[in-house]
Amino acid sequence: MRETDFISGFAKGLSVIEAFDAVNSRLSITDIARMTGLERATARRCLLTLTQLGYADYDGKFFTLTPRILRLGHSYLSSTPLPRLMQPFLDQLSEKTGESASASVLDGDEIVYIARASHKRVMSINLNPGSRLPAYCSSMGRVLLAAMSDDEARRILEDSNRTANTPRTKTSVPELMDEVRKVRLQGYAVIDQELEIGLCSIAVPVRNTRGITIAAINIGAQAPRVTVEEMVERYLPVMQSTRDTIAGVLV
Amino acid sequence: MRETDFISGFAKGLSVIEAFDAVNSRLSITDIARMTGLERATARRCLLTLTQLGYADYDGKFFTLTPRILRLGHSYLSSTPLPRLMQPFLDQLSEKTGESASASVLDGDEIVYIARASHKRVMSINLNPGSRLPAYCSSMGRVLLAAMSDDEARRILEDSNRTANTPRTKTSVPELMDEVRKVRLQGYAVIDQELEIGLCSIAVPVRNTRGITIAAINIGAQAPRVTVEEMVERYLPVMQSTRDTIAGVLV
DNA sequence: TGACATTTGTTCGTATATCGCACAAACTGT
DNA sequence: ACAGTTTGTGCGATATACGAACAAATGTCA
Repeated sequence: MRETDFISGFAKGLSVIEAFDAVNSRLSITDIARMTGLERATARRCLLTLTQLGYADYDGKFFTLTPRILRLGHSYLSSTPLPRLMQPFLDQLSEKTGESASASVLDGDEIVYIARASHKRVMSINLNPGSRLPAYCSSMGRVLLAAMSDDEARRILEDSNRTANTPRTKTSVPELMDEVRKVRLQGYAVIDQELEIGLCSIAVPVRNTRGITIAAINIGAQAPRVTVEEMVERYLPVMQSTRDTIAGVLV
Repeated sequence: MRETDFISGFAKGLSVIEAFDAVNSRLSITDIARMTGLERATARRCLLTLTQLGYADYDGKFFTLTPRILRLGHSYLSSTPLPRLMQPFLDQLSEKTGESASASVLDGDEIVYIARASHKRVMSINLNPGSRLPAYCSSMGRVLLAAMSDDEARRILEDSNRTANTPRTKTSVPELMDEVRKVRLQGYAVIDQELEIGLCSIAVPVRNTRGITIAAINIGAQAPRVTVEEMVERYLPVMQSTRDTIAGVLV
C-alpha cells in the first residue's frame, strides 16, 4: 500500500468522533484539539464537517454528537452475520437459565458485546451490543485470550491497563497467564467478582468448523445466589450445548 | 461557514461505512464505488484507510467491517446523558408491566432506539440501542411526529418510503396526518399491528422543562394477548407516571 | 481450450482542496 | 480595562481527488 492510499482527513475525523465519551459529551474546538492532538484548525474543520452532515450539533460553543452517529455502529451490527445468527440462541439460553446471556468478540484488549439477551439487571452498568469491557478481568475476555498463542495473549495483557476493580481482581501478568492457560485446558472461564462485587460469570468459546475461535458466549449471575461450583455444574452443560448448536449453524 | 471548512474526504469515508448493511456485508471496491457514487480510486482509498485503522478487514477481494466500528456508535451512546438516564426507568417499567419498554428519538424519517429493557421477544427482529424503525408506522414515531408542526410532520411523511408492512398499515399522508393530530391531542399513540402482525405498542412523549419533546418511550405487547383498549387502560397510567418521573430528573 | 470481451483493480500526472502555521478577533473572568 | 483563553481567517506548502490509461482477473462463447 502506497503512502497516498491513506486519507488522513478521514482518519482524523474518526478520531474526533471517538473523542466523545461519557466524561466528555460537550466539547469545544479546543477540547477536541487537545484530546486528539490535532491542530485546532483541523479539529474545527472535522467538527464542522460532522455538523454539516448531521452527525453533530453545534450551539456556537460546544459540539455534541447526534443519534445519526448510531448509523455507523449499526452498519457493523447489521452487516455482520454473527450477531444476528447468535441472538436466538442467546434468547434460548437466557430463557433456560433465567440469567443474562451474551456474546462478544475481541477488539484489542477489550471484549465487544455483539449480541445479548438480558434477563434481569445484575450489573451496575448496562450492557448492550457495542458495549466494551476489559478482556483481562471478564469471563469472555479470558476465553478469547486463551484462544490465542501464549505470546499474543501476554502481549495484550502487558499492554492492558490492569486496574483492580475489586479486591479479587487478578492484575499481574504471570497470574493472568496462568489463568489463561487453565482456561485453555478446561475449555471455559469463570470470573468470580473480579469485575464487580456480586457478579459471577462463566464463558465458553465458540469455534467455527476450522476450529478457529470466533466469539465467546457467557452467562452472568449474582454471586450471592450461586457459588462458582454451582455455576459450572448448573450452566456449563447447557452453554456447551448451545455453543455446539451455534457451531453447527456456522459455515 | 466557508467552503474550506468541509473535509470532503471525511464525508466520503463516512458514506463508505454506511454503505455496509445486512444485504451488503462483503463489498468489493467497485461495489462501494457504485453504492456511494465515488470514483473507484477514491472508494479504494477510503477502504484502505479504514483497513489500516482497523475498522475494516480486507481479504484481497472483499472488505468487511470489524467490531472496532462499534466504537463510533458507542461514542454517541456514552456521551449522551439521555440513554443512561432513561435506562433504569425503562427497567422499572418493563418490570412493572411484564413487557418490553424502549426509548427513542427521531433521526430524519426514522426513530432510533437509544435505550431498551427487553423482557421477552415479541418482534421478529431484535431491537437494540441504535436500531431503527420507520417513524410513520411505529408508536414512538407517531408521538415524535406529533411533537412537530403539521408542516414539518407532513414533509417527513411525504419523504418517507411508506410501505404497507401489514394489511393494517396506514400509508397515505392525509390518513397519517389525521393520526398524528389525534396523537397530539390525546397525548399518546397506539399502533395496532401496523408494523408487524401480532405486535401492538403504545407510546408517550417525554418533554423537558421547557416543554420540548426530546424522546418517546413505549411498551410493546403481543396483540392476541391484549386489545388496544386494554393496552391503554393497563399501560397508559404507568407509562405517564414513568414519563413524569423521567421529566423530573431532566434539566 | 483458446481468444475475445468485460469487469475489476491499480497507477499516474495534474488540478485543486486541505493542512498547519501565524496572526487577528472575540470572549471570559478578574 | 486588561491579561489570558478560545475561536476564526489568510496564505504558502503540501497532500488529496480526479479522470484516464494501464494491468490483471474474470467471464463467455465457439
